[in-house]
Amino acid sequence: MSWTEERVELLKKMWAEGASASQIAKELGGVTRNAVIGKVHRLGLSNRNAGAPAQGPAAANKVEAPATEPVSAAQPEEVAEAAEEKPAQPQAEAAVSQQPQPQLRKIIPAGQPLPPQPSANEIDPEALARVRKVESKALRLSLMELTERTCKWPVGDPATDDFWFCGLPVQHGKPYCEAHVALAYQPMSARRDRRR
DNA sequence: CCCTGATTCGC
DNA sequence: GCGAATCAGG
Repeated sequence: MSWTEERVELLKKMWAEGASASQIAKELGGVTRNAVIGKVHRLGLSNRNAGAPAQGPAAANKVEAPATEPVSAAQPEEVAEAAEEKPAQPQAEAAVSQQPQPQLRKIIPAGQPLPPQPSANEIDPEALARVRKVESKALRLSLMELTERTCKWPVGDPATDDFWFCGLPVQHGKPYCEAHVALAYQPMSARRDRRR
């Protein structure tokens, strides 16, 4: 394979849209992610910032480097990435500390469709309890961090900052981890006769 | 282990 | 110019 104009165009487009090198390589076919990265550098667009908003609303930052001096260092800045994580994230394998799940957070009305989570009266109490435990071990990945083998079960309200995906290893071939597969693929027999 | 981009360097 | 190998990091 060679870098025809078409392929370069697709590369540019995808890269600008925030796709990873491996994703682009897969899409193009016939090249590895290394090839893509190499090309990206040769094209001189390793700086993905200028061009398209990769993610989030705060993407109006231009990285214009004046030949003079970066004196104006105190710009509006991106206040965004202040969304740190709890001091010490309990290692997955470590002792499972039973955290009471501090669901007490600033609640912002959705104003948009909620993720496809089964309504409370549709899942059996036992499974619900199981999910609680799983959620405590979840990797809490962001949309961008999901891959073909990370559980894509959404938790929380996408309109708030308390939204994440499970992220645990998926069940072979399924989009969810073992626990969430159990929830997502309930046999009719199990769902039957669950009064509301 | 899964993944990411960055760099090097023989081709 | 190309990209595998390697590096550095999450």
